[in-house]
Amino acid sequence: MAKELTTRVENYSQWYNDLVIKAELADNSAVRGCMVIRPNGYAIWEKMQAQLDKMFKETGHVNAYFPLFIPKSFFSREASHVEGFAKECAVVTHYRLKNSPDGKGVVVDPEAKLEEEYIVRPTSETIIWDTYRTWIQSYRDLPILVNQWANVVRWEMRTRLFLRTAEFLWQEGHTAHATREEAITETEKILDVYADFAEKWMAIPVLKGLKSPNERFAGAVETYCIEALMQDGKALQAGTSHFLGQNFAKAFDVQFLNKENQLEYVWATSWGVSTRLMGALIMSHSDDHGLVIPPKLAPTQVVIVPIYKTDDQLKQISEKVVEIMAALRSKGITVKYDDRDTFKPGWKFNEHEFKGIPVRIAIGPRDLENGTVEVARRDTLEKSVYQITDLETKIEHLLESIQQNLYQKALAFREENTFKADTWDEFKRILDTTGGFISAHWDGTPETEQKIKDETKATIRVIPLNNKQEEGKCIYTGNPSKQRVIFARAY
RNA sequence: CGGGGUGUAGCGCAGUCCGGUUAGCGCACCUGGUUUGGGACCAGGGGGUCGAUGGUUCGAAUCCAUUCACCCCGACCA
Repeated sequence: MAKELTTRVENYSQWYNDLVIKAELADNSAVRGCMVIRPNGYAIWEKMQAQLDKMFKETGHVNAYFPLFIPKSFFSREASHVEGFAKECAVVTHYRLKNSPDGKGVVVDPEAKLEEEYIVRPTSETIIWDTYRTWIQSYRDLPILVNQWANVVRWEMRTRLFLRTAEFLWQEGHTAHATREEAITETEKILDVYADFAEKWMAIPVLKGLKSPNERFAGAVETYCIEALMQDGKALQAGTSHFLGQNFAKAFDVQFLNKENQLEYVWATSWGVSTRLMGALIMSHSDDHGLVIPPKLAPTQVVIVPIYKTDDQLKQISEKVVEIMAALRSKGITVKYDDRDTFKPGWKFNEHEFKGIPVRIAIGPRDLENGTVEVARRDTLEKSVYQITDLETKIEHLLESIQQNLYQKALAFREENTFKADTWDEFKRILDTTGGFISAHWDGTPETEQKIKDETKATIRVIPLNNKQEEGKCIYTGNPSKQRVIFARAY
């Protein structure tokens, strides 16, 4: 399998598309805008899921499952919510097919029209809050801390594998609280979980903060987010956590009796990350040689390639490899032995490099004599010879150091590509040259943000938490501003 | 949804303008042999309703119409 990969400088977006397909992470499907996630890609998603799920459970959440379909009328209950999603909803109108009168295939049976149409969930707030009404009577029923792993559908006009697909996989947390403070605390707690996951597991540094009103979730009082910077200088929203206030409780009449025996509306949050994280992972670390996957999320962390001329040599090497694998596994390292006889070592090297396996061990007759192996790390492409003694500890440390290095590299990149702009010319020049995050003053009005977007395609990605307050002048209008916010062009 | 581009073997392409034997090439695939520490070599071989549908024609990958998918740019959106 010859893998020709467009280079990043040549065409970043083509590089990404090529990589996703050639590394067999995902394919386009027969359904417009929907992808097939292939085993290589799904294995990474499963590792993300497992870790996130663990973190949700550790913070007191439980999993549940709500229906794929939502009665259409539910949607109109919360005004800004319907406004945000109406334009991208798939609608189910019938429940039956019948043989076509002309004998060719099947047609929708007009007799089987639904009384009330269903929409395919673009997110589940409405169906969940309709359900919560029946779960909640008293403050003793609170909080409810539920998460669901699900697919959702948003009928996007322009799609890209993982980054924006019509159907995607995600988790959505939906919590209900007795007080505003508790709900806000929950929203922020989840934001920390997301940021932690992004940095420690995906090795992607993220900015934590608030969205501007323009970028806020439809139906939220406040949207918190983590925002990452990709190698082409564009920002990617990697996760959002919403403080929903009492908007959905009011729309779905969810009230509880407090300790003083008074009825109050419930306070809500919702939060999610999706398969879009796969896109973030790919674009953050990978290079012109193919995928680079941080060890903590790599389905296979170590691959062993034997180098031999004769069957006898292979046999001797394999005996050694069995020992090495057992030792590595004792440290919890996932390892594969690539002893396929149908490919040459050089071919395998390239293949595993392309697929992003963090560490490759090569072992041949020379190594058997010397008690060594050749170890290559994917992040730097460096090769070195290791004594086989205590190899599992050395590899364990190597994996940790790769994980660290990827994070440090991404962090350094972000720092090199975060700029302060104090004039409009400077602002535009940065966008047109390097891209990246731009820290600039903004007068705080949605109108100004919109105008900046119209002229430059840049939006406010995040208003950092605990943002430094400083007097300044809006980059666009020159009106007084109290703080800098982060602008960028975004995915 | 608007503008542009591309659909020919698993992948990448030529052939289309100017219709005419059996539709080619590279990689991949299969068989045999030699090989194996960074994508091996030689020989032989298999694989195509030319995106789909309809039309023009004695004859269509090629001309016409419709349609579908994908890519790029815009609009929309998170």
